[in-house]
Amino acid sequence: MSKNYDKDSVNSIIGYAKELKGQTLRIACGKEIETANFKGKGNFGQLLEKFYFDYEPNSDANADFKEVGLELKASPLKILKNGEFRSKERLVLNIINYLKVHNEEFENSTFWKKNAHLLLVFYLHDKEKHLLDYLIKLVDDWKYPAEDLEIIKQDWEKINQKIKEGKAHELSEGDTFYLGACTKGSTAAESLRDQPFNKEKAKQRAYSLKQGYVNHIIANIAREEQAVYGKIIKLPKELTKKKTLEEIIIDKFKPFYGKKPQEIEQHFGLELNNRSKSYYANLTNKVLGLELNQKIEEFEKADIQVKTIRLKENNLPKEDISFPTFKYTELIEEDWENSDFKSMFERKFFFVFYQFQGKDLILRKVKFWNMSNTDLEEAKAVWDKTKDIVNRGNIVLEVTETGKRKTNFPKKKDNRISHVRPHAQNAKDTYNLPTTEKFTGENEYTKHCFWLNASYVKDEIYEK
DNA sequence: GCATGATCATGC
DNA sequence: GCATGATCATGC
Repeated sequence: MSKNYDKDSVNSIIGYAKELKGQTLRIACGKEIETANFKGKGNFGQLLEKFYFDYEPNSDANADFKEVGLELKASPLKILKNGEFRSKERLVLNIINYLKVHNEEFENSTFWKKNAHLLLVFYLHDKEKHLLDYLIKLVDDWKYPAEDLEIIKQDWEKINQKIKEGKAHELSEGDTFYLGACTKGSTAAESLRDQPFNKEKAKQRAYSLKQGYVNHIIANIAREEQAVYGKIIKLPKELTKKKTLEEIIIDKFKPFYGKKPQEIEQHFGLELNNRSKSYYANLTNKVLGLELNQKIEEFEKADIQVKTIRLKENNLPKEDISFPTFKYTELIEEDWENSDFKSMFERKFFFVFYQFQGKDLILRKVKFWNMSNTDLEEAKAVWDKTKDIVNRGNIVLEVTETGKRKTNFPKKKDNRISHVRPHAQNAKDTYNLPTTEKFTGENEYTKHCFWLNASYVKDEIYEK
């Protein structure tokens, strides 16, 4: 089968791997695998490499996906009566080369080179079944959290120390916490190796993640998959007459007022990609005590819109605030009372204000806000006018020499609160019009949406 | 320096 | 393919 992933892209490899969830090797790999020769215990992983990822199993010092430093590991699960997953065994990593490893530092060790970033495929072991029919349950990548890594590093040093002391033959799994030195090889006699500082032979051993640590990884992956929602308030008693939900939430942010996003990130021991689209959402989640990819349960239930705003030094948001595009054909069918516009601005908002100080951004404050009824009435004029213009097929006022179209849609200056502007992939990204456009004769028009004026956000939300 | 129209980039 | 947050380009 041909590879359906890009070996130079971690995300592509992980994404492809995740397609395995809920499948078996027999289903995922097709007919080719049926004819393969397999024997022995480690075979699930080898078949996975060969028939799903389409590369020959290797035993070299590099990670399996060496271009991106990702090491593939398949490991069996057992299932408890309560339905939770546990690891069936430890996770065996690379063999300890007694003769070489005593010259290595952890940071440039063969262990770290190969195993810093794991791609884990957990399947449900079932002795009644053929291994091609094991169900793949959990797939994800794993990097050691900083605090775990320190312990693993100490474990690695401990193992190295024994080798340096000429005690490789005395190595034992109980020596260490997370990273063990487990025996590897069919029988003890066959797997004796030389060690550098003692004539006595030592059993061949491999680095391994202890079963308990693998369980920890499994719990993390499983939780991430199911915990779509996370609660801010975990116990009812956290809410009292003196402390409302709003106050509790704001108090969680207050310690970070005046702090840079990177400082907040550091405080939580995170390493986020700050170019990622979800960067600020991730920070917000973390401050609220939630996991990165969780939805905030209270916010979802209350239909609260989170808006992260970056203010310029004069308190004006850098950008106006966009909302979903409207369909022209639907807009003209709406009454004000049941309009998307009205329900959009009747919602509660949670604003997270960052502000530029020179090149740096700092968290200024957070604020719950909802539009007053009088402002909503004032903003209605924008909706009315937009609806009227679409109804009459009178969107375009003129087309300039350069091809730009001036529209009759409500401008920033026309209304204190809101205006209408394009929000599309490009000018050709359109919705159908209910009537032919008078000026251009078109039956469709570039997608537009209602925007909240930056000046309104400054005056009515930030500064009030 | 802002308003307006246009477009980009990321993630699902 | 599309929604969404973000940004760019031009003209006044």
